Amino acid sequence: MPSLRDVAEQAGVSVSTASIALRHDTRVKESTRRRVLSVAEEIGYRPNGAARDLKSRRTGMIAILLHDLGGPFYSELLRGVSTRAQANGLTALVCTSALDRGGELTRLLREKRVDGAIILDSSISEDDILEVASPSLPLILLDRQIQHPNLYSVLCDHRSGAYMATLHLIDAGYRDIGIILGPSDSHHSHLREEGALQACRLRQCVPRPDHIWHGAFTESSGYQLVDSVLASDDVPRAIFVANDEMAVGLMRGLLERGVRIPDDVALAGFDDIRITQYVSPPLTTVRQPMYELGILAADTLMRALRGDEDITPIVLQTELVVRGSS
Amino acid sequence: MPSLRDVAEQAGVSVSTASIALRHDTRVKESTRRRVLSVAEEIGYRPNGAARDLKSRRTGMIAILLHDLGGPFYSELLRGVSTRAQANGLTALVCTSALDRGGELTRLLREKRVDGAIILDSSISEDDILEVASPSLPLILLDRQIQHPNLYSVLCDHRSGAYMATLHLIDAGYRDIGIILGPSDSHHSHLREEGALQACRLRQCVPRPDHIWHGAFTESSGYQLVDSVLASDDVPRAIFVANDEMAVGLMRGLLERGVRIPDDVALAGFDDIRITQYVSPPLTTVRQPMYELGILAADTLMRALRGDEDITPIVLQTELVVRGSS
DNA sequence: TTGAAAGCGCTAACAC
DNA sequence: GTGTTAGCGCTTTCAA
Repeated sequence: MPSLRDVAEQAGVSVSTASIALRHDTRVKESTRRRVLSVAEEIGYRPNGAARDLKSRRTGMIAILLHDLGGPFYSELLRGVSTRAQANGLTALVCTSALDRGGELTRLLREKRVDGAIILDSSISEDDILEVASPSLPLILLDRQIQHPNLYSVLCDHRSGAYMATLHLIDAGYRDIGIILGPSDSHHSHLREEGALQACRLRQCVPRPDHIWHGAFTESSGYQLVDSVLASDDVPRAIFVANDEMAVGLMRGLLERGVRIPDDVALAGFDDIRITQYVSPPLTTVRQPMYELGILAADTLMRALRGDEDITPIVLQTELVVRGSS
Repeated sequence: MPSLRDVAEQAGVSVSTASIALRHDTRVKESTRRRVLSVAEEIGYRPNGAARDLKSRRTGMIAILLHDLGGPFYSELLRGVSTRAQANGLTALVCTSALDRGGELTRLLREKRVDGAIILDSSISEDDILEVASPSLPLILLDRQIQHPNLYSVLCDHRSGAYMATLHLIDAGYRDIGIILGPSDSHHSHLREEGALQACRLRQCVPRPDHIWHGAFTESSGYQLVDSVLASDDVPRAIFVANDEMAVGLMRGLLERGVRIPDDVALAGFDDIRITQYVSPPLTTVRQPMYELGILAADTLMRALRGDEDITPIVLQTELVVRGSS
């Protein structure tokens, strides 16, 4: 693999001249520049990224750390981030941590193979994040907040989303509300619970304790909850389900048991994953503006990279999407 | 940011000793090693990836180039790749080229910031691929073949998948077959067309030329084709649609027009995207083994990285998934 | 068991 | 305009 030195030698110039010639610097004579360029082309010269990064102390790359790619609208998020990254001459990489426990943190962040990162993965511990954050490696946290000079947050208001969805159910005439939450250690589940309960309190129809269930945020866990839900002596007339995966599973289970939706039980979910539009009836849900989230996260990262001071946490609002299930 | 030199100085050893001590080499005295380690810990030393890569001429990272993340089962593919990458001590990165035209090719491949890559993106030109492939940068091409010593292929048999699906429609009693293809410059569309026609020829029911349509592989393009399909004086009794997105769009359109599926028109798609299970009726389709594809692609890359000779192209078979639409 | 020294490929300050 | 020089932070001979 030919190096800059090979180019310089064959073009009869010094390495430094070759270097600036290749970067279209105006300090070199046009004829020299052309000679260098043609030699480079001819011998198939490729600049070495590692050498460049080592010297320049930046890589031109940013990472997006996700738990897994299957999540809702990650492609939207990434589209937002990529758009802005590209506009700033950066390349955005995606890394999933579900399988590669710690590996991506070490290679990309600890060893600084990227200039910064956007993290949307609650399975990455606060300690790990605090350990890698530094002035030369700003991190944007999505849906989480940690106090640290080089940590910035972009948040989505899950609480108000759940609040809107639940209020919508109540105001549609269903006062008998049930709630299906995610794992009790899930931050998202907790926020969504708070929002839902807040709506119930406002309308004075707080659900019975045994009308609050916990699933695993998966479709099958929603499906399996059907028994518990229907076993109740007084089945709730409407259920706020803390994510769409479970809502879709629950819906399938209910329909199999002959329960009519929304006539017997109304349903609202959270996330607006794609299949909510295809199930029958289509699912009422809460949409997070993932593309905008990506844009804002990337813009915040760019500002941090530029050394911008006082970046305050940004909070994005969710949107209630009313469909046939409620 | 403290460097190895800082660690060495504070530990009272040379840089080289510090270097091998940190890598748990047995050549250093246990006490020295511990001293180095504790100093490193104390001053927050992080090895610099660029310097390491520059010296060692490898990065420990591989890239997966996708057109966009929205595609069917990319998360499955990635799971397969990640599993194997991790088992080999490598970190897998994903990069989408839809927005970052060329940027990722330059940063990651041209400048060799990864050791190798897996490419599933027909929008990347053959020239670009040929330009970056080299002995030190083996590339695994998914669903495409290019002759080059450092290019390896893992293929999925789209042709036989389309053949199976179409044969299934015909043998279910529908001899009046229609075919909806993707863009005419799409390689996948072309392969699927060949398979479908092969089945028709075998059963001697080749579709009329005006019963073959072209869409854009998107849901909306499938939806828009409803008019053309129903405008025919002799609407086909069964339609093989070259991808699920279009099939789902078409199905929606047909149902809106009161066409019953499969009673009036039977449907089969291709890809087995998630929503095929949720539409009514669920869509018959062809599944590609994306996880296995990822495993095989990664394994092939590992072999190429090891300098393994004679790696022959691998072909994976698809699977027909029969559901209610046929 | 440890250290000195060379160099990976590149950039940039400074000299000519 | 172009060349000289000095590293960036690390690994790796080779000596001691």
